[in-house]
Amino acid sequence: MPSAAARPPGRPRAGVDAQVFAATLRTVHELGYARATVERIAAAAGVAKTTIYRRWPSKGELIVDVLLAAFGPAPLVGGSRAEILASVIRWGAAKIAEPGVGDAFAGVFSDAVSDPALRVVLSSRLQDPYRLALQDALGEPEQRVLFFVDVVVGSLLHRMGMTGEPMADADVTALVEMVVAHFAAE
Amino acid sequence: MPSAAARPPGRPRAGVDAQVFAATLRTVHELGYARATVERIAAAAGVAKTTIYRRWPSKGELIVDVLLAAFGPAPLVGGSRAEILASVIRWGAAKIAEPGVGDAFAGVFSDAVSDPALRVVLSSRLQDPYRLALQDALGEPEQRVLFFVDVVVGSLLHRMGMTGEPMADADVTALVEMVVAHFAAE
DNA sequence: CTGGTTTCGAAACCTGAGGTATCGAAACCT
DNA sequence: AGGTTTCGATACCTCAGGTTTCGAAACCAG
Repeated sequence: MPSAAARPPGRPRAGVDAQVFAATLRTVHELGYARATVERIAAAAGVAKTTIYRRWPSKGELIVDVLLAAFGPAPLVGGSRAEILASVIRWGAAKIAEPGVGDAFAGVFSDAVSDPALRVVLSSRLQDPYRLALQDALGEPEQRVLFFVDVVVGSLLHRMGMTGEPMADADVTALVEMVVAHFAAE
Repeated sequence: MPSAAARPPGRPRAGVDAQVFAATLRTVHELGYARATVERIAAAAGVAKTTIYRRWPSKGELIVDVLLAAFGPAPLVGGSRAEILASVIRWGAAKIAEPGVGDAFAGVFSDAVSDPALRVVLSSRLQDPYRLALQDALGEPEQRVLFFVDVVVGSLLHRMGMTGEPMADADVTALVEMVVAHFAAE
């Protein structure tokens, strides 16, 4: 008998995370971040609004989980440092270009501007895992990796927020060249 | 007698723009973007909310005017292209670090994510003048200057939004080196 | 000094979004 | 069959952006 994780009494929770994540991206993509209300997301997922708030304490934290599921682990394989840097930049650009992902990212980032608690969540749950993996893969100090993240994510989100469209391939290539030249230099 | 600009009849408008701009930056700095409501800004400026809305059609447009007044014209003097690039980056970083300016910038940018009309205002009234001046000063095509703006403003705002603090000098220097190496290269 | 025109401030109001509370019904275990 | 928890539905609260209303104030023309 497992003493650790005995099932608690009562009605078990329904496994609706995947549907909610998909409904969130769909709704954000169709209506934009602000008009993708929690109520509409719940309806799109076939779930009650209260069920959402029973699992996520705020819209911001829901979006963070959606982004974590959408991004998944960063691909940090590759031979040289330059190859690692280039692949992770292109991976981030491609993810942000997926329907709903860029809007959700820019939206939750926006909310964090006025919400210090959400800023902590964003920083610790979303940024830190990738930052630590990059520190490990590149052997760079925290400060340099944070600067790298500012440049890459900041540029991609600024383009997305300013134009409503993800950054075009040619500009992603320019971003890769510029950042690789700076970080992979000997 | 000037036939062009005869004063219109009725009570003339009070010149309150400067007070409203100052009150906006002060309130945004103290309370953050979201809690700096138009009502609070009006109160801080010693003016009625209706007076604000009689001059600016939305909070977003008010903030754009505040930013235009705070930034002023870009300093594009300097000998080499590298000097022009470096000085304009440091100027932008310093302005964004001024109390309230970075928060206001990040906040209005956030609102624009879900508001296409505001995005147009932001792009045409705030970004375009500086973009055109840069195209002229550097002799670069529009696409390259837009990429430059994405990188510089995006990085500065990402740091501000993620940490709540403006980018430190050491990182601004790294940004200058990276961007100058990319854009001033022969 | 009187009337016409416009802005001012104060207040009430509307809409929409995040988030909470209530409650009966459903699902699980013992 | 009874206890415990989650489910969906609904009503509700708070607060911010934005609008409307209206009397008072400021200007000009006659």
